[in-house]
Parts: sequence; C-alpha cells; structure tokens
Amino acid sequence: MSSPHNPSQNHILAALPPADFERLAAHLELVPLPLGEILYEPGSQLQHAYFPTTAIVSLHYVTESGASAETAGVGNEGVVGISLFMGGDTTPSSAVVQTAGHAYRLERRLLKQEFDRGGLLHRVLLRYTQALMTQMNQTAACNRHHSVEQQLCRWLLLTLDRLPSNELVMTQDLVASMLGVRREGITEAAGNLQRGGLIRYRRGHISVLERPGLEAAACECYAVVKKELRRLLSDVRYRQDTAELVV
Amino acid sequence: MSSPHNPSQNHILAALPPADFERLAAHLELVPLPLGEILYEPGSQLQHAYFPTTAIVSLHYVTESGASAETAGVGNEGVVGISLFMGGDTTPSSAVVQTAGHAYRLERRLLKQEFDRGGLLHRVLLRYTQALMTQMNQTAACNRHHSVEQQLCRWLLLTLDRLPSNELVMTQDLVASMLGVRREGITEAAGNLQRGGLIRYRRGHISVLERPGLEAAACECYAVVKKELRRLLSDVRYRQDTAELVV
DNA sequence: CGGCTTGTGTGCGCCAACGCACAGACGATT
DNA sequence: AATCGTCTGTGCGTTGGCGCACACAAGCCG
Repeated sequence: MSSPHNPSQNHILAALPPADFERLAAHLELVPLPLGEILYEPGSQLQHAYFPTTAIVSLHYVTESGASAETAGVGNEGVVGISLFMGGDTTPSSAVVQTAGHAYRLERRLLKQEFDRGGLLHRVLLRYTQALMTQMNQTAACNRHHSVEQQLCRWLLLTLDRLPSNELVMTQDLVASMLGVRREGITEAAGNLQRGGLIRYRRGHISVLERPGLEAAACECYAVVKKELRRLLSDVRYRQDTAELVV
Repeated sequence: MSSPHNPSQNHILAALPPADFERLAAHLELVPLPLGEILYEPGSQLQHAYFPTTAIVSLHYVTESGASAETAGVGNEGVVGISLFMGGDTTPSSAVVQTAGHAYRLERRLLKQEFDRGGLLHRVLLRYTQALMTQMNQTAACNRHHSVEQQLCRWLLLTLDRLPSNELVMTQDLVASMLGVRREGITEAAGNLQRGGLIRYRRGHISVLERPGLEAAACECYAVVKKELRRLLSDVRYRQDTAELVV
C-alpha cells in the first residue's frame, strides 16, 4: 500500500526526531533525478535543497578549458545545496546527477527556516558539511598523489556504498569524466581490476565481485572518507528505515 | 601606547558588531605562531580556534606514504579550527604554520558558546567555511588539471594577499611541500617566472615584481577563490583596522 | 676570513598519463 | 537477422613531472 519511496531513506532526514521530521515531511517533494540532470551551475541561484534517496549526485568543477573534476559525491547519506544554509546561496561548482534515481527536495526558504531553529537538523547539516569537506580535502590530495587505478577503486567503493546493489550503471567514459582523466585510462585500470577478478563489466555496467580486494587496491582515501562519515553521523539518532519493498 | 597587535586585524573578528566583539575580546589570547608549529594533526582534539592576524596557516593532508598536499590556506581573512563549531571537533587533516606571525586564539568552549548564540559570528563563520570549501574544491581541480607553474602562481598570489608586503620568506623546498610537488619543479617554475621579470628570489625570499603578470600566468583558480572570498565576506560589516604602527 | 650549513641549479633516465586515431565488439532497434 | 550507434580495446608518439645525484652558490658563524 505504501510507496516504495520514503524520506527516511535519506540518512539526514532519517536522523531527525519525529517532531522535526513531521514538520518538514509535508513540504518534502519527491522528484525523479534523471542521469545528467544539472541541479546547479556556477552562476545559478539554487531554489531547493535535494535529499537523495536512490540518486547519486556529483559535485564538480569545470575549468575554463572545459576539463572537469569531481570533488565530492552526494548520495542518500547527504544533501545537495549546502550553500543554502551556509549563507552563500551559490557556489562556483556544479552538481550533476551521476546515477539516476530519486530525491526529496525542500524549498530554500523552508530549509533555511528549519536550519535557523537551531534544532537537530542544524546540527546534522553542519556535521555532514564537515564530512563533505573531508571528501573534498581527500580528493585534492588523491588527485595529486594517487594513480588512476587507485582512484578508480576509491570512486567505485564510494559510489557502491550509496547503492543498494553491487552493480552500477555507468560507462567508462562517464567514470573518466568524473575522475577528470582520459577514458582510455579507465579502460586500462578497469581491465586490470577485471583481470584480477575484482570487478566485471560490460558495456555500461560495472559490478563488484570482490569487495575486500577492491578496498585493498584503493588508496587510503576511501577509508578516510568513510570513517569520517561514520564518525560524524553515527551519534545522531537514526529513524528505522521502514520502507517496505513493494512487490 | 597601543600594542601593534589588534584583534581587528583578523577580518572575521573585525566583522563583529561592538557588543559581540567586546564579549569575546576579553578572552582572546594573542599567541605567536612560529614557522612549522603544528596547530592540529589528524587525531588530535583541538583546544582553541585561531584567528590569524599576521601568520598564515596551511591546511593539508599527509598520505600514508608521507607525501603531503595543501588543500587550503588560512590567513587574516579566516580562522583555523572549523571543526570546533561544525561539530566534528577533529579532522583527518593537519594545520601547520606556513608563515610565522601572530594569531588570537579563543578557547573551544567560548567559541562554541558564542557560535550557538546565533549572532553575527555564527553567520560569518558559516560563510567563511563555505569560502574555505571553495578553496578546497578549487585545489582539487587545480591538482588535476593545471601545471606546476600555474599552481605556483596561484599559490604565490593567495599567500601574498595575506601579507602586508610583497615579499614572502619561504624556501623553494617549503613551497614544494605545500603544493605537493618536487622541489626541482619549483626551481624550474620559479626560474621561468624570474626570467619573465614577474618575481625575484634569493635564498628563501621571494618577492613579486609584477603582480598583473603573475595573475595572468596563474590559472583561473586564483580568481575564483578570491572572488568567492570577497563575495561571501563583503556584506558583513568591517570594523576599521585601527592598529597604529608602533615606531 | 675561511669553513659549513643550507638553499638552489642542472642533468640525466624513467614512467604515468595524455592526445589522437582507429579497429572491433556489443546490444538495442526495426 | 541485419544495421547502426555507442561503448570498449589497443597502439602509437609525446610530455609533464618524478627520483636521484651532484655541483655550486649564499650567507651565517666562529
């Protein structure tokens, strides 16, 4: 009887105490996020914050010469639109849907209002923002010092952690543009991983076969980001995810 | 009669309305920050927030293999210790003094207290944090796509903007470790810039001769960061910097 | 003034990643 | 079942940055 969608699928929303949650729930609007949809671009004034449930959004910067690089990703653990409550309203970066799915969105004014109440949402959003900073930090260091293959592993793991299955729908070309490297570089790195039995892929589908192996092949950055996310969001209360699968 | 030091030399403190400022002023402690001093490291629990006046602090991450990379810098425009009010208390990165000087420090509890009042400090700190994120973002993209020489220019400009003079005391070795590149890479890039008449250096001293030229040689990242800093902190009121030079 | 520490210049060989070009292979479509 | 667009494999030559080794120079200090 219930929809397969539920705001509690997003960890931030799930962390709210019932009172706060109910106050927001009425204003949360479920929206589909198709692959490639742009949530915001450098100049644009963001109108909503997005709390992904099944979608994954990539935050990245596009250089003047057209090259791009992801600096962080956002899935059901977070929210897109930090700048709304941080006070800047916009950012020089962009947000693009990397994996199609759904998100609940909340109008800018309502988010601000709730944030300014200073309740748990305030606390959780700031902690999440810090986790996001860790991700950016780590991406910066990773871009400087780690190989494409290591970075691919890191990225696959981070993406996987935001998905229910162990398969992601993603062409090598797309992955390359996320990491800001050549498509051929991904072909080669992914080939190595496949030969090693860690992953398997075919035309736009990548599945992870042996997770521990992937973790070993990844640089430390994955673990650092993961650990920090857990640390920062663990002591907030989590609402049971009561979404029943509709069959 | 007055000390050459004044909390208003820090832009964040200077932005506070008199009432808030006075409340804090009594608890601000002027501390010298010698080159190389470590304000925090990955595991450590930070006890104070630091508001630099003349010092510059480098936020960076050290990889398992010992390589390091700066992800952002903090001078008199900002504050070291974001995690104190963001709620995480620590971070996986480090903060090291890059240019010796002074800072005012504020005890953790007092900072939190004032932050939680929800006054202007709250607002300014969050906006500053967003600016800091922009810096990290940009560093990530820059590390991926821009040349060592471009990055050197960006870094020189950002550092210069935090100093009163046009000379910085800094060995090439140190610059290299900031950018996470080889010392020889800096020698070469700096040599080019010197031949082009943009800078001049001698054993640990770098002076900028032609700023516009440097800006032209830098990648866009400098301008993006600078513009965002201005945008985010411009509409807050600034106390006059009344520090009189003591002769 | 001479010596020593500490920066800086330079010349290798090396390698990861790049840019380009094209062949092949998959799988959806009709 | 044939077709065609899209995705993937591979093979170049090129290059920016790395790692190492060592020569030299600047300036502090006795």
